[in-house]
Amino acid sequence: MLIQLDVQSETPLYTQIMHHIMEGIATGQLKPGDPLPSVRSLAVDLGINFHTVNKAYQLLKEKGFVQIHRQKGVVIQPGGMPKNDDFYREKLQKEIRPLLAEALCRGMDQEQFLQVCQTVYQKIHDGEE
Amino acid sequence: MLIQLDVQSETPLYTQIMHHIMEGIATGQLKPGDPLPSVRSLAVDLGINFHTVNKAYQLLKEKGFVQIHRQKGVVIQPGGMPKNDDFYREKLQKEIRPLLAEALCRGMDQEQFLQVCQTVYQKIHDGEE
Amino acid sequence: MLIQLDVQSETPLYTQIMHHIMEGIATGQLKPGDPLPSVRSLAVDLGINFHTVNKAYQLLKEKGFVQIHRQKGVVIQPGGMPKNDDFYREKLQKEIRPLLAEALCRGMDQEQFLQVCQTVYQKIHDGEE
Amino acid sequence: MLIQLDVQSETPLYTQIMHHIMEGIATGQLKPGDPLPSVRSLAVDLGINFHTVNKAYQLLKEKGFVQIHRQKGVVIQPGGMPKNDDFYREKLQKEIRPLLAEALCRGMDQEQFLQVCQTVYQKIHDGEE
DNA sequence: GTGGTCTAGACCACA
DNA sequence: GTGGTCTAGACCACA
Repeated sequence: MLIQLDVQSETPLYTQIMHHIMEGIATGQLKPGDPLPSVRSLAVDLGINFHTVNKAYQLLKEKGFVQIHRQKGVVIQPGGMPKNDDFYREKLQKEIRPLLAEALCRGMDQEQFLQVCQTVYQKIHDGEE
Repeated sequence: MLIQLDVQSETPLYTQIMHHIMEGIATGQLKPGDPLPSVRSLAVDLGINFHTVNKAYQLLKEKGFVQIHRQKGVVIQPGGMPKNDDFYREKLQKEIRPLLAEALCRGMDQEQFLQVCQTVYQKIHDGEE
Repeated sequence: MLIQLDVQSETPLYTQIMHHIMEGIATGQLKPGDPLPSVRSLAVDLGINFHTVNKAYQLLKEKGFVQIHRQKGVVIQPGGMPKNDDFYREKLQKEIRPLLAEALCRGMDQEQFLQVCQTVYQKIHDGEE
Repeated sequence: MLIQLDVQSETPLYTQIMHHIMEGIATGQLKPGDPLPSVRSLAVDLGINFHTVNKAYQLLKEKGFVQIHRQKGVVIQPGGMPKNDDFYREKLQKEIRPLLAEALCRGMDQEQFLQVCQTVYQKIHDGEE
């Protein structure tokens, strides 16, 4: 698991960290029970403040993707990932909606948008930046 | 064109306004050359400050979706919307990527994700909230 | 003398009119004593409000480029154009300064900037848009 | 970097700030990666509102002359200034054109105009007001 | 401490 | 009546 941060980006650093870890889970690089680096060691590796890493881990915990143990550290949720329930799907739709709307404004049709999604799927699976 | 704002949302008000107008363009409710309400009148209608509406309009102008004329007001870009070029597609991919990654973490497969996109497409076209 | 207005432009319409008339004088198309169209007829030709044309003419008068007579209408200053004095040169320098500064930022050198000025000189003389 | 504002001027304050910073870049006083004062501290120094400074910085960002980082503040574009491309040169010509036209009306010839440009060049490099 | 968001309100230029 | 400029000030997110 190599985490690349883009300090230029509008996306907060802790969000970028979350995204990277979720991709690791999505691709199976990170499996249930796998340990994550400690807040401090990851902070050093990334050259950022440990509070920032901590925030990323706390949010992953809130979402149910990791467990945080005082002594043992942080591990990928061992028993079942959070579900893909109605509440989540509702949220996902709200996030996709403005992206799709802009694509349509720019002359994409539904088919082309789905193809972009498939391209992204490939990139995630190939671990391509 | 009815614009619904969610003051609770994390999404800035000006972004919400942008999204609504882009949906209007996407669905054809707003056509090239159509006038938008003046910054001040829309602000009154929405019960917000005119600077907030102005920021939304300025961003739409930067993106190329509207033209702003000092006296005549704001109109939907009359001559050709911004293109769906490589640069844009790159940006779109970066936006879709974390959404898809989380969906995969939660056990969705690619097919289900595409179905969510199609559902969103329907909602946009039906003008459903 | 054909006047082309760009309603999209940030430049006020009356300023654009002034610029066109000054170009006419610069190229000799408009000579001292030549009549300009009446405020109202020019406004009709350009499809704009006559107050806008009037403002352009008033400013040209203030600068000394035209004379306005109640009955006879507006004519290009018959007796000697305004001078190119220290006061004017000071103002010109202030206007050129930010243009040159930006050009330098973008990697132009002095020589290239002067060449752009010469290109513009050609365009004015060729009456090219 | 000393910034002098002219509150009397027609030129908006934020434009004046932009101009000063671009001159700083042009003369090499401000180099890629150099930090600029924070919006709030510069506002205090200049005795103006921080929104005005912020607008100047935002415009410089849009033009590609600076980068804005939410926490670290604002720095001169570290990797390569915006290019002096055809699009820019077109814009520059449009800006020079009315200045040159008026100069010609006032009896300057091309040579004299170029000399004024050279004088301005000297003033920029000497940091003269 | 940094920039971002939003409000409230004054005054101005343009047409 | 339209957008543009500028002020003053509150509260927030990020690090």
